[in-house]
Amino acid sequence: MNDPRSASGGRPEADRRLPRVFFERPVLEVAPDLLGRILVRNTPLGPVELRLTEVEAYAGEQDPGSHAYRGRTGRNAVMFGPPGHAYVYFTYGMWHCLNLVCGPPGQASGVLLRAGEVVRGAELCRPRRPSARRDTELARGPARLATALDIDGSLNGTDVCDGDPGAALSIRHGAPVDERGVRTGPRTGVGGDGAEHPWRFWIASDPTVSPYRPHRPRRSKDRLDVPASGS
DNA sequence: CTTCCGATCTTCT
DNA sequence: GAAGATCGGAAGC
Repeated sequence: MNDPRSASGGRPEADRRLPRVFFERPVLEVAPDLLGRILVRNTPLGPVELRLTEVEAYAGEQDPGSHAYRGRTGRNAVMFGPPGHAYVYFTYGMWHCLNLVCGPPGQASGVLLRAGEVVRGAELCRPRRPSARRDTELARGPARLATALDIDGSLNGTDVCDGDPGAALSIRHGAPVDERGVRTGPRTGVGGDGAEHPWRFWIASDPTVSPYRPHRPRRSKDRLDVPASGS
């Protein structure tokens, strides 16, 4: 009765996909529960599998750090849709980042997937991440993760609970991390009123977790210090 | 190791 | 016009 395969049609528990109900819970439950799960990305060249080691929770319209804070826009529309879908956004003019929509429908909350360990398909990732000196750096950061897994805006809105075995994105059950192995802290790069919450979750002592970077407002471009004298 | 800063585009003021 | 859920290179310690 304790055979993990008995309830899943002969598949080991770890190979089962996370069902939509997994994502229908409050974001602060879903986020740490994603650690140790396997993100499966079926690229045109083959599958890449990533063991998630670092995530951040974004709690909808009440969260000053969230893209949903100022209500629905063209960019964040997917966050206001059903859970279990990918919200991919383009940032800093260069990069993409991947979130999973979760919580009850309409809450516009989501989990930013910040880092992971490539456990399959690293040979497909390396050419996309030439600056990575070691495989632990392939997906060590949210934009690096998206780059390594060939994730861009064309995947925005993708249903990660789709039953199709060839779906572009899905999440396998994997080996969830015991809460004693989870660390929490402030979210990377989030400033203002959203900075106080310890809504970043990572696996303790994992080399693929990204370095913490505190929020730093950019100096305005044309702010020149006026010389003390005119010549 | 750390700090600084440019690249480049979307969104909001 | 300014800031932003970032990154990589350069320079300093």
